[in-house]
Amino acid sequence: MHKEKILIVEDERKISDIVKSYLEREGFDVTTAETGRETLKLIKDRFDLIILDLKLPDIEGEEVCRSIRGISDVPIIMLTAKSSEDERVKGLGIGADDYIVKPFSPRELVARVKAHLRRTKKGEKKVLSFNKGILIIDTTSMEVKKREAPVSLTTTEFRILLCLAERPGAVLSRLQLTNTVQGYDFEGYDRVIDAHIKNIRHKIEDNIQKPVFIKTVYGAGYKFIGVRD
Amino acid sequence: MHKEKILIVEDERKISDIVKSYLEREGFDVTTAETGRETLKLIKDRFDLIILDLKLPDIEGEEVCRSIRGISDVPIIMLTAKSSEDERVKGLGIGADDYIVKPFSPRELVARVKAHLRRTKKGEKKVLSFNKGILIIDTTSMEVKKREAPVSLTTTEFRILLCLAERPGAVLSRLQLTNTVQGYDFEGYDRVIDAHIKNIRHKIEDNIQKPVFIKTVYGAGYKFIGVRD
DNA sequence: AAAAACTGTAAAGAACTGTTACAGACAGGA
DNA sequence: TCCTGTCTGTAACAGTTCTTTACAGTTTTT
Repeated sequence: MHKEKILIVEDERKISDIVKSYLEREGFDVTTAETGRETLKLIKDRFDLIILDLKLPDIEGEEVCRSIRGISDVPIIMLTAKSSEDERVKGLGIGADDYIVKPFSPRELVARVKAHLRRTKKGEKKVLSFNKGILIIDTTSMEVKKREAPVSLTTTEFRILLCLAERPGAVLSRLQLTNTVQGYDFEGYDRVIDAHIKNIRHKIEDNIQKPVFIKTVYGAGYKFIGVRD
Repeated sequence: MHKEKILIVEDERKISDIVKSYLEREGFDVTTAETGRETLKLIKDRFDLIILDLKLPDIEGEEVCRSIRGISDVPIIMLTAKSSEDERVKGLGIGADDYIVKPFSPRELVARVKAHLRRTKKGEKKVLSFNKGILIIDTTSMEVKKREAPVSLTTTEFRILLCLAERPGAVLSRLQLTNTVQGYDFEGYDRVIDAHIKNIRHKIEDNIQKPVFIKTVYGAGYKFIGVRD
């Protein structure tokens, strides 16, 4: 069975240690971060759920939450010392899925984590198949097949392809792609994506001149075209 | 736009009335039930979310929750007077997605409802359809269709059309349009917009002489005419 | 009818993309 | 440890597409 990956963002070691041990006892794969910056860099690792302290040493938790929401739908549970209604409602407003007020019981946190994962885990398909099985993307083994033949993509290439294929038809900008692929605060060159796209196309397209799967949207980015089966 | 359907199961009229009015104010389609039996009969109506009181006159709320879970994944928020940790954890354990302890603030309830709906609703595309589907603008794929036929617009053309179509009937000045399209500190020529409008008309209008969708407002700018469906 | 505002066109100019080549980073094996 | 091959990010170039400009001509308003 696949272990669910959970990220805990909390600057107080004491708290994150306790939470971590509780979650690990339940069989989760737990990573911890202490700062907002660290968090944003880790996002590319595709966690299944994030537990986020509202008060962080560098960036405000709300800011981090919004940033994550900009590029991902991962469930976020906020930890907050503030318990006034305004703060609580605000937390949900900025994109958190839930919050827990400190001091909280670890058991309750675990229960909430499970409740959220139960929901998201459902419709999640681990294998994406397009155009009557011509292109198959297996997210767990990170394998791609075209007409039954395995295609070897690098990690970066795989991430880009997956990011596009998860939303067939949707136009994704180069920035959105770098965010998902390299981490949020990547400062580099947009054109990196172009280079990777070229390589991916060489591997999955029949005719590079006329790409079928990854289309270029002039002035906007790229989009994946395909019919899920 | 499709109204989300919410079912409130609560035997105390006073409470359900308040919650109902708050939710309706937010544009939800609200139904109420007072007993467990009633609830189970209503489930087939496929609600988008259910608010369920733990204490009901006939069947226990937990029982109802389990029954619903047997046939549906609809998000369930439990209302409970019990606030001991055990009860709360139990609530989540039997399949509820969330719980709120009475007495609760209606604002918070609304916020939680929205948070849950946001999650299930994702993947929903933002599509503008006008005049009985004659003109369709899909914002995520950046595609426009006229009478089912795809129209290929450039990114700038798309932005201008979208900007106009988002506010049918509203007159937008050339300045407003350049701002949306090129950014705020654009110093250039207003006439750029004219050129783009011309190009867009060529692509989406049946008769360039008599544009139906984009009308010129002499001395002011342009407006989009269309009925949303 | 005069003035003001709008449209069409074509060409210059700007911006964007695909491609190639290369250097540094990294990982695995000898 | 050092070597090797692979991967990733950078840079530059050419070809393409789009945007802007300028101007001439048309339409609308007063």
